[in-house]
Amino acid sequence: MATTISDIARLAGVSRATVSRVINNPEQVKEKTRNKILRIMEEQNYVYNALAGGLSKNSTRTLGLIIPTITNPIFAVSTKGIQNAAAARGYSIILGSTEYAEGMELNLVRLYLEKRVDGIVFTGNPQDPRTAEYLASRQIPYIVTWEVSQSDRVPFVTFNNIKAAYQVVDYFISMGHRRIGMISGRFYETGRAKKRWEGYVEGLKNWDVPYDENIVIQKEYSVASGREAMGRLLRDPNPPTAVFCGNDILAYGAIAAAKEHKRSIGTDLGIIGFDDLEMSAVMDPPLTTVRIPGHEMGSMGANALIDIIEGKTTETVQYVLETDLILRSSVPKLK
Amino acid sequence: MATTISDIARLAGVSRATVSRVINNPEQVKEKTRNKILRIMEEQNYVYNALAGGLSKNSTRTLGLIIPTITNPIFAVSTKGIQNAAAARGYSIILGSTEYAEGMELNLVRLYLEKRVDGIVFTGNPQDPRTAEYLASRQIPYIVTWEVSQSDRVPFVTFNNIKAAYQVVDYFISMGHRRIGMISGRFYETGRAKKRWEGYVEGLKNWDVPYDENIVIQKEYSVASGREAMGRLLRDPNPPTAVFCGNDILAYGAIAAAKEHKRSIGTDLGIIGFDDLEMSAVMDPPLTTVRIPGHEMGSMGANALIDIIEGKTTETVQYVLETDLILRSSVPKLK
DNA sequence: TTAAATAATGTAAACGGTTACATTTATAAA
DNA sequence: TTTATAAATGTAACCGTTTACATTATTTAA
Repeated sequence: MATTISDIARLAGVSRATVSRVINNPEQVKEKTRNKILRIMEEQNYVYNALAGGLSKNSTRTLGLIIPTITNPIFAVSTKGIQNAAAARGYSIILGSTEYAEGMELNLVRLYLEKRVDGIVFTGNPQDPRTAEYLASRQIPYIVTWEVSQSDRVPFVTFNNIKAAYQVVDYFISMGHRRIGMISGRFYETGRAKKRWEGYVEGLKNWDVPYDENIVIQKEYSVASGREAMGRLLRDPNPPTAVFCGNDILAYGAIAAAKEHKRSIGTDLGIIGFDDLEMSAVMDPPLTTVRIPGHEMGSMGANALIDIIEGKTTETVQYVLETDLILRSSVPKLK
Repeated sequence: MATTISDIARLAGVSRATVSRVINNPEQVKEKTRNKILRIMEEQNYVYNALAGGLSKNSTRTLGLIIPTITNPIFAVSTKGIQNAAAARGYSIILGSTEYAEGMELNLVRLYLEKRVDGIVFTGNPQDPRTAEYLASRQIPYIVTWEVSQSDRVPFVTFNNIKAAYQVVDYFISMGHRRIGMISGRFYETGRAKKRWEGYVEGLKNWDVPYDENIVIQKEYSVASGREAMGRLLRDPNPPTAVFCGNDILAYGAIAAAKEHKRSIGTDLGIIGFDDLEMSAVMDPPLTTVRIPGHEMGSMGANALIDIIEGKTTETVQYVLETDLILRSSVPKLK
């Protein structure tokens, strides 16, 4: 039915090897022969079979990518970075999301191994201990992004979550705030959430501000959660004057809740987010937030991984990129 | 190196066929034998080779998905619908985005065919005429979502873009607006943008409101574009009192611009978006917008496609789902 | 018991490429 | 010319599965 390399070979009066060569190493075959074969492939609507090719070459030039959820636009930007870098080097990517569901991570890794991807890009460390075990017993290059990897055998490219959070607290303090709450992502869902919280705790400690668990709330990353959490904070007998949100999505919800409570963000209440999504600049008020190098992180990660796959390097990369606190108008100066 | 079915067979003292059966039709092999094989597979860390499997089965249980950009969260929701439905039927998906770049669509289709996906889900009709031609000459099931397909041989699942836009205009009129502008997506980038514009035009005509090209602007879908476009509209000598935005992202930018111009949305200026993203409800003011059935569209599309792949149907599905105009507070009543 | 029917397993070709090695053809040097 | 060398092509085994068909083992019925 579908034309194969053999059909083309027969039609062109050459061997399969020659056809294979025009596909993989065109310069090895005489121009005249090559053109003839190319023409016939065209005429026959030949489509290369990557399954067969991958099987015999033992390589698919494909990267597997695992993200938490496709729904949060911040992962779109690092994915784009990965996509671009991979494409530039002739690799394509398979994208899968765990949606924070138990077992999905392992499923995806299994799937990727079965499909014989050449390498895997993780968003954060593998969360499920079974995943780590599985990876260890099989043999596949992978890299973690968004976090420092747990083992120093595993390469990573990240930014400093702790430091970024620390700087947020610093900034709040510098603006005169002492009662600083936090709406965090769930620790068990992502290691990053915990790191940001650690940075927050450290920041407080550094300024001798007592940690008060009543004004730190763990919630899933969603607008609704942010709104709910902020509602609760504002009903506290001693409500915070400043709130650090674990990501911009939570911050959007927090902003909405604050308005419902007739609080005026940027004049009597401060909010800072994390990620710097496209929309954050047009929030009302424009949201002060931490800008992270998503695109760069993705492309550096993909390149490093491909280097490993192609044997171009033996060292384990450990990149830590810089973040920026983008000052806008959501934090008032208290006197 | 890697263990194969042959290794397992040898170790278990059975033939490859038997091992293959425990993978594909476990009930066909005697329990005792099966357990032994399963145990050995476990011990040897056996990983199924989907390339080899796909090659001989001539099926990969994989769907290729083409979206415009991963950056717009609205495509995340339909993708999720597709993902879920596919997973439920044992299919996995490969996701690729064109980023509206010339030639990417055809590239993706080529890639998917080479990888032997069982079917392709398009977001909108193939934009590039070469894609259509390519698809026609090869032989692969596909479905279009988000739009009515161009040929009645190709199945689609969509909502009525024209009607939804028409209703937006209707609503503006009912609120007393007569000067209604539009910030549209680019026609050449997506057919949907044009449809929405058509609905807008039709709506105006229906109420005998003259069409004024000075207050319709085509822009790429981005916050920055929305802002820019709205700025321009408001500088018009006879600015609109109501603006229909081709999607919510544009609307966010438009809201920001309106505020910069000291216009009060919901009291002296009306804005309506399209998509109903998660953030739209927490905009200030909450954005009136068209809710589209993204998730449902995705899952219905995937299911219909899989039905075709598995030969469970011969008819060409043509689903048109309903949209809802979600009334919030971004449109004032004019007297 | 034995024959017939059924269940379990094995055999071997096929899927569509790649590639080490061998052979043929063309080109350059003597 | 002849020979040495390089370029172009061919041969055939291999990659890891599946599956139609054949064979053997087990169960059931007579």
